[in-house]
Amino acid sequence: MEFNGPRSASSSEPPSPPATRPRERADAARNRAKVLAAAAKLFRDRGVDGVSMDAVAAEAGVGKGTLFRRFGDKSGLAVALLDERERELQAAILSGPAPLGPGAPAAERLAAFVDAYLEHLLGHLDLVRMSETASPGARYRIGAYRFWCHHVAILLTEARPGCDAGPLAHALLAPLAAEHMTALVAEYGEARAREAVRALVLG
Amino acid sequence: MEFNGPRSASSSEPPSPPATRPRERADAARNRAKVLAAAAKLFRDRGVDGVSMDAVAAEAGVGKGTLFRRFGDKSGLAVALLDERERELQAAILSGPAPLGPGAPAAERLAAFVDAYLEHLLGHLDLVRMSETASPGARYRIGAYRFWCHHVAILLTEARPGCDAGPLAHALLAPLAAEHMTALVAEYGEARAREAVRALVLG
DNA sequence: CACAAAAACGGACTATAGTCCACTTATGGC
DNA sequence: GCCATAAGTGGACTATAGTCCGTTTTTGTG
Repeated sequence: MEFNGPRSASSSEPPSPPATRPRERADAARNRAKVLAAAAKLFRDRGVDGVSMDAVAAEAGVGKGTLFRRFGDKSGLAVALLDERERELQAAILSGPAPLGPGAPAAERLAAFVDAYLEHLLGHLDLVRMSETASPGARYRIGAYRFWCHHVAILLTEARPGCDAGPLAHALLAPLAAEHMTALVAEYGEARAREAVRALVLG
Repeated sequence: MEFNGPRSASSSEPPSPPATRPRERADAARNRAKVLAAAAKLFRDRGVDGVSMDAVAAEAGVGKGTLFRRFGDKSGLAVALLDERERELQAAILSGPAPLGPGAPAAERLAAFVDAYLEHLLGHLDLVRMSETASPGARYRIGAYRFWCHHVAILLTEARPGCDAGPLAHALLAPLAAEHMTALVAEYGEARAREAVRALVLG
């Protein structure tokens, strides 16, 4: 990924505690907003495929270099657009009500996570697919993926003591990959796709 | 995929039973062989990534158009190179000795399949990855994938009567995707990656 | 305010997958 | 052997992701 500017993408941010990094320049912030707005509009109008990075740059009125400097690559742009929703889900996991949040037994939390993630995924399938497949191996480098993976590994350690939680968490998440769900939904529809994945993951 | 010439790619073929299709032209066969040899050589020398289709065409001494007409796209070239080994595995499944072949209980056949497929996959990880990721959704269109999927679905129907075998078979195969195994192996090594996938699939 | 360093900008440039089509060549019927 | 025709060929062309670097803008410091 490798962003340059400060991390937090979306909206507001607490008045910057004693300044960790230099703080984002005004023109940079302006352009980031322009790009995100332009990308959202184009994706809405023409669908996620069928929008080139050139088109986004043109619509935003910035140069290509700016676009790539800010978002790294196509996958990074998708990640930025998804950022806000994913933060919500992450917050619910870390400190929301059980069973998605802390407090319920691990097996129930896992089930709640799968359901919540499927909901999120099916709501933004194209965008997530773009974020995961724009460059090879992108999926496994995205911050959000690391988060889901870590969360599932912790639950597995609790639910199945003695299992090799790290790689098992990856394997459990594999059927939730956007490309896989896209194929599954296309062939069987949302309902059956959802159930099959739940059945496998919750075993 | 959409090949033009007759299906069977590799080596020998029974003297063509009463000619279904016109039969492949001599120059076409010659060029196919040249391309496959060139691709195998380049992949061996420089690794699967870092070889462009232009490079393959140049090494084979054919034009780009020929290359794409014959193999469709990069994914198709990889499929052709894997063809022979995959036929072996398919033959073993259809008519080899149990438990991989017919005769054993479904659960055992499933375990045998996963082990055999992992063996095949880990032996050709880069090439399979290229065949699955060269174009979006390629994995789910490859003939070999349809075969594995169908096989697993049949076994699931027998092993877990009443389950929705079609989509469940897809979900079971998801952790066996080349891109996923590549990430898993890079992070945990072959042994742990293998075990985690077995544990999930045979759960 | 003026200025220097740092950061950001933008568009020309490269690399590569995949398309198109005017031209060449093999093949099977006569 | 000759020819009509279907099949095959090759390379110029397009589209698109991503890089590079000389120029411009911001910022904060004296």
